[in-house]
Amino acid sequence: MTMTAERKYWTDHHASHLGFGPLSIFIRKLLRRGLLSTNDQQSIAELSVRVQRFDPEAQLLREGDHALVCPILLEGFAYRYKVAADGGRQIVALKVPGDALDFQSIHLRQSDHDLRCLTRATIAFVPLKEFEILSDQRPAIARAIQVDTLIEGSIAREWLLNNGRRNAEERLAHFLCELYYRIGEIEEPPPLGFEVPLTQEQLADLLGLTPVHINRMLKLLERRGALDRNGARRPRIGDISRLREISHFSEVYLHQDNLGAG
Amino acid sequence: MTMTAERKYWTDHHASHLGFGPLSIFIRKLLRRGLLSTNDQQSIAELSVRVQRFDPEAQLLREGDHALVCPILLEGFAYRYKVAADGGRQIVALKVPGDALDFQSIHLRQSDHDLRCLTRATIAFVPLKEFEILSDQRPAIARAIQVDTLIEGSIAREWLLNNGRRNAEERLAHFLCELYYRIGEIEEPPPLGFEVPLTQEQLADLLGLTPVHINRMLKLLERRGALDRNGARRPRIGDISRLREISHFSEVYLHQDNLGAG
DNA sequence: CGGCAACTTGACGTTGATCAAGCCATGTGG
DNA sequence: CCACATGGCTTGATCAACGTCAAGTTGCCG
Repeated sequence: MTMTAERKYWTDHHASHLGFGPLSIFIRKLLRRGLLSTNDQQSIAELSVRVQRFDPEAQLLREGDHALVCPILLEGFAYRYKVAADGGRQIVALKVPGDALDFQSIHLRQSDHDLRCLTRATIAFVPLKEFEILSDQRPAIARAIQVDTLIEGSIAREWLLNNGRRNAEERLAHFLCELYYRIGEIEEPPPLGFEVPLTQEQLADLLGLTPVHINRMLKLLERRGALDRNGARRPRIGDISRLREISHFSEVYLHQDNLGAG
Repeated sequence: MTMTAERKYWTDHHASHLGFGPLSIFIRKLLRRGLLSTNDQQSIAELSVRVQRFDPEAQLLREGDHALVCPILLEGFAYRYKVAADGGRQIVALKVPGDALDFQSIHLRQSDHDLRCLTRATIAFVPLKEFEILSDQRPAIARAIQVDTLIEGSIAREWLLNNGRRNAEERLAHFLCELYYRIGEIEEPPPLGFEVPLTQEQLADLLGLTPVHINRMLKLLERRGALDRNGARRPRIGDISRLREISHFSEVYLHQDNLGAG
């Protein structure tokens, strides 16, 4: 397997530095959702895990499935999507390293969407039953999970606004901003010039556009100095503040500064 | 105040029949989200409430606000919306009688959206602190709230699919189906011929279209026998199975049969 | 270095937006 | 109980953003 520059960047080099084993990055993410005691953190680290590598487009969950394990994204990206009757596909959520991918199945009978890897990914699977017990015993963990669910909901609402009311250029720029800031929450803030991990077709499925039109908008953003890709396939973010201007981006909806609320 | 036929229909005639006071309809809704003991139900009924009537378009919460009370919709409809930089408005959620409107503020510092009455509405306000204490003490209630949050998320994802990948006709028909089935969850199943409580402008803001185009799609659905409005302003649902066909509606995403999961 | 998936580009088509003028149902005030 | 004001609905003409189709081109991975 080759390691491109971007993939090296996503790799979680400090995953095991905190003595919390493979779930370290997940624990760090949850710590941003709510205050957890050392015992809380330790009890998460002690969950049973099975870690597995996946190729791009590997299917993790299907609409109608009843899951028994919760996948947690350690490295790489994943996405939720739904399919319309005519075959049209809509990506309805994008998940970044550290995210749990299916808290929902603790509580709901069957999944309402499909879940896939976007890139090559490393995923830890934790039995949902253990999560359920843990969150019954440890209110702080239950709360952090609830906060995480609420933030995912907030992002979905922003996507509704983005896809419903902004034109193609703003829409694309807005999504790229979101990606940039969401990665920066747990990983190092992404260096400028970091590669967007989506194909033009995936961007189209996410933004409710066609690949051809995405292509044109990428060129446009490049001409404006916001993106930067010298011959390379994947666009690279060149000027984040330019992207913010273009899309009128505000990160309030990401609730990244929520610690201590309630 | 005049009482139109439709408003009579929405009125919750059995609100006080169960001996649970004004929150009766809310308790019934939560019972569909998770099993609650009689004590659980009683403790909800004993929450402090202030009940108030509102006119259409009354603002209940603003983006950036930090709420201290949770509004609960007893009669009428409400909606969440966000506004783009150019003034374009996107309705990102619709709430029906029985719904709690802001569990989110238990956990998040500030609201990421605005919240308004759609119709005339009766709303009970409960201090968020009491909800927080209640859900710490009673896991079944915490669980029902979590399930409710998850279902709202599922609906948002379906809206992303609807607004992103279906054409205007299917989109409108799909939303009308959703409205029909969501009302039917707690109230009596709406009679065929029940009035849609949204203006054409509101439908446009919800579906990412313009009022003019909504008007044309309403006429189209009327010609197809799915809607029915003899001179009346608001469209009435004439043939729900026709609407289902047109929009390829499936109610799986509403998770209305979730009891006993987990 | 060969094959292919992903990207690129241009010509043209279509859905839904915009603009503008008029209509009419509702409920308010006399 | 009627008249009037008004917000919301209706309709047609025109326009633009984005979709579709099709024929290349090129970076990427094996």
